[in-house]
Amino acid sequence: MSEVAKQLRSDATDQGVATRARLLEVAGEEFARRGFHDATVRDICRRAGANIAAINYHFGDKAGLYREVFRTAIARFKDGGKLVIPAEGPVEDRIRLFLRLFMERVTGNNQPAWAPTLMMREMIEPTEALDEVVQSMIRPTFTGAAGLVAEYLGRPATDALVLRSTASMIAQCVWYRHCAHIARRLFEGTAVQGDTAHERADHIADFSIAALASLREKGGGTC
Amino acid sequence: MSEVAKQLRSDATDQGVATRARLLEVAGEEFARRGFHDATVRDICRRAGANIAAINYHFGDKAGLYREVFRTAIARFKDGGKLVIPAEGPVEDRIRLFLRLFMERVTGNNQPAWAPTLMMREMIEPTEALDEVVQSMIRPTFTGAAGLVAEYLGRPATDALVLRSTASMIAQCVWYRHCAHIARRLFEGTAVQGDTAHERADHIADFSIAALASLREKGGGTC
DNA sequence: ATACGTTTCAATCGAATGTTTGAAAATCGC
DNA sequence: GCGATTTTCAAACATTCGATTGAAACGTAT
Repeated sequence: MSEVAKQLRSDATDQGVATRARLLEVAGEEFARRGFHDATVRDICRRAGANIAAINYHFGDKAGLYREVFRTAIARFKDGGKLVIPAEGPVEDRIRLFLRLFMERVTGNNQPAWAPTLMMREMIEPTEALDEVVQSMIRPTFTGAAGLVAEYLGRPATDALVLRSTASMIAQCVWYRHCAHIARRLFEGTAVQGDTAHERADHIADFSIAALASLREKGGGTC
Repeated sequence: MSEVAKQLRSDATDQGVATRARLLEVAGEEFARRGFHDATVRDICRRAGANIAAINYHFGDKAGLYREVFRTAIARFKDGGKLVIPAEGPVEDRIRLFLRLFMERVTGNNQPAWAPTLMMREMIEPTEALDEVVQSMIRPTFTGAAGLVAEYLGRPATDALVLRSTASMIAQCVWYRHCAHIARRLFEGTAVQGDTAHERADHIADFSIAALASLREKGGGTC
């Protein structure tokens, strides 16, 4: 049984609930590391200190376990995962703050750490879980960022330029996660090799705010 | 046997070579669609019109087939996949041209179509193949783009600002591929729903060139 | 203490997978 | 045309996986 599993087992007083929680935690790691089909119920149960039949008992089958892993991650996110951006202050500062927080969420040591990897797998072959994740986690974040961009550009949040620019900002952040293995190889031995998430977020803020400032001046039309 | 397989079979005069080529093509599609472990040698051979033992005969085992799929894709790329950017003309125009070509390569109907998806799987769990891909395909492209950015900013190609800005440009393009399923859901019913790769590349060019222009003015130091 | 519902356990099943085998077929060199 | 080599084929093998089973262990309420 893993360390996490041990702690969870000792924490939980009611058994059954404890086994269920341990299975969910370990399953999240295994699904992220091996993928749905390559992750085996045997490994998950062994690492969780549970019997092979535990998955069938608690979740019906392997697919049910996978679904529940996403559900609990979403629920955990809904409780305390929102990026809170103050409603006042210069828009540039708020955009910069958003990028720092978002970068931290995407590339930092979040809880659970396996969530981003599992998301990448969903992007290759989406399941029903992706719709729920987009609805509950991604769309609110994107809409929040688009609100800042819209305010800065003086355009409605549904404007094409606003949406595209928001996507450009988000894209720069998630690249360091999605292409992390490539970035590491590309930047090996360069000046940006040891960049922290904070430094990267600041560059993205410099880059993006400069772009937005120029787009605001050029594109004359406001709402 | 699939249509592609039939065409390849009719094209090839030497047998053995034909089966090998069909296996490689079908294997690329299957590995991209299902992943290495979920793709079965039975499906690959059936779709390629080959016997189950063909993979063992031609590639030793399933892993050997996977390795060879990447090798041939790299070889195909080396022949005619380079992005040719003219050495003269305004740097802005060349950056815009690069982004259009790169966007086309990343999100367009390339040959083979399964290559980008296979790359995404490599980014989640890299194999030895990724090193070769970075060395042969990604690094040259990145270096070419960094050269343009360096020229525009008047800084050396190893400069931190140049590298980060190049990554920012690349990131905006690949986002539309890596997060395609998310982008589709986010943009459903918006003004950018039916955007073409060309329009997206143009926005990224507007966005990035504006950012670079501002960064060039602010950061005074040149080489 | 006893009966009942819940949870865990070892053992096993059927299906699917990668791989191997030895013979048949096809192709090439002469 | 004939022998040697290459390639294909059907069949089977060993392994691994997810799922199931029925009994045992556990906790709880009466």
